[in-house]
Amino acid sequence: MSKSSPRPKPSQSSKESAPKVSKATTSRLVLYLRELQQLERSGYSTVRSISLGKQLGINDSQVRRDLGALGLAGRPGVGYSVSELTQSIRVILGTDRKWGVILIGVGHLGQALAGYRGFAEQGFHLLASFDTAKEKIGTKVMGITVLSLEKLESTLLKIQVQLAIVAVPSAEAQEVVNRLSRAGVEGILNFAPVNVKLQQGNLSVVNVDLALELQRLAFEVVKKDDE
Amino acid sequence: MSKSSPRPKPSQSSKESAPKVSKATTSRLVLYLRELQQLERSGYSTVRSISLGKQLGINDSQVRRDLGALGLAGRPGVGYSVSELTQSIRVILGTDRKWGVILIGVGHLGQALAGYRGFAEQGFHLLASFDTAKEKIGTKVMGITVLSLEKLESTLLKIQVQLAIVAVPSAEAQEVVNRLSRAGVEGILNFAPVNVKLQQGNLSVVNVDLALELQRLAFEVVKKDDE
DNA sequence: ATATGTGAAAAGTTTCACAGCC
DNA sequence: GGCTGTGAAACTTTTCACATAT
Repeated sequence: MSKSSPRPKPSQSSKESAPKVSKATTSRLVLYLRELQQLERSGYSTVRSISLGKQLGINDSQVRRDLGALGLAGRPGVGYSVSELTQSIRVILGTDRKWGVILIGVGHLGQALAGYRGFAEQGFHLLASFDTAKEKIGTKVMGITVLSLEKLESTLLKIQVQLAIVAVPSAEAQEVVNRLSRAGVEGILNFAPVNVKLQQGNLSVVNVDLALELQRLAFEVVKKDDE
Repeated sequence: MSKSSPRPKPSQSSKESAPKVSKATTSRLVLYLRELQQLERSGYSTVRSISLGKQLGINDSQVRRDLGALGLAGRPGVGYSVSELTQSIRVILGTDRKWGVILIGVGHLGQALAGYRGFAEQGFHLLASFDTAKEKIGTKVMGITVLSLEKLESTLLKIQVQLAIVAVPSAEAQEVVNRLSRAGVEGILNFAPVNVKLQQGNLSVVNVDLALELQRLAFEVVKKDDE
């Protein structure tokens, strides 16, 4: 119940910090943060589990369990401190620090991602971009010079990068992921609509398949239609 | 066990077709389809639950349960017909038909989405695009003339549209969604990083928040780091 | 008075293990 | 032999309901 920095609860592992957050809670964590940042901007200083939940379509008990699992406490009769929650979740997610990001594939989607304001707002900084198309190499896209993909490994030796955004054609995605993996990149946000295989274990991948999301939407509509 | 078109199982509802597929199964449905389409292109005619599952990181029993819940049967000792499965899942998802789609917001992201090949490949056809910026109105983006957002309602009376892609700034998203809802659009793929509220019930929304995905990735990396 | 934190129950999901079919 | 279909067990997640804190 201490008010200071959030601690991972009593803890039972030998190593430091192992909060062991469930998958279900993890999937909601970023949603809480987005809502809390919105509340903070709107000037709220506290929030109750029931209103935070209502905003996200989550049961109030669920919200309290999730926050409890993260070691975040509220005050009975009052609610949770918005700023405390926001800061703590950012620490847990790792978005309190700055992340170096590179972009592979500067097609239409890649260019849009290079200019996406939301990334920088959350601490993600685009440090370099790569493509194989000769006519793009050397040009500036969103203020960043496009490098030849051949320079990938040598560039990664020079700059501090943890994450890569992959926006290349499906056929090239696996090879690009392999090279990023070997070069020591720790996380990949993959926009290529394929299931990339991971050789070793020290690499995380999050997939975003835009056509898949539109298919999910179509299915929702179809389900509603034959209610 | 019939070989013909897949049927929603015995069925207990009064109305036609109500397969009642679980949320968990639903979330995997599009992944099965993507993998099956890949297998089809590679020339496979049958697939076993264990290999389909391995490709997607899913237990083989899970795969059989999912397909069973959809009314899709395999052949013991052989496996599932790739083409039958592909076609049946497309029918279930509703992506066997053509969908009319409009785009609201022709910024960098909107332009990239307008030109995204994967949409048309799955039956989604962009019929019109809208923006409020005077300098964009009347220009062609990916072969489609950008219309004034004021023309939204009048245009929707003329063309057959079920889905809308919303790629406008956060501050404008709610108002755009309200207008789309009133105009009778059935589904919205929302790229604005806000939780839009739905007034009535006959509208589905799927959210894609790109910064959120990058935060999820950062969290995965952080979790691995303190293993 | 109001909202948290949490045991306990309920609901949902995954995995095991094996009978039955090809 | 090999693979599906599925009861039953194991596990996870959600919800209820209320004691406890401010």
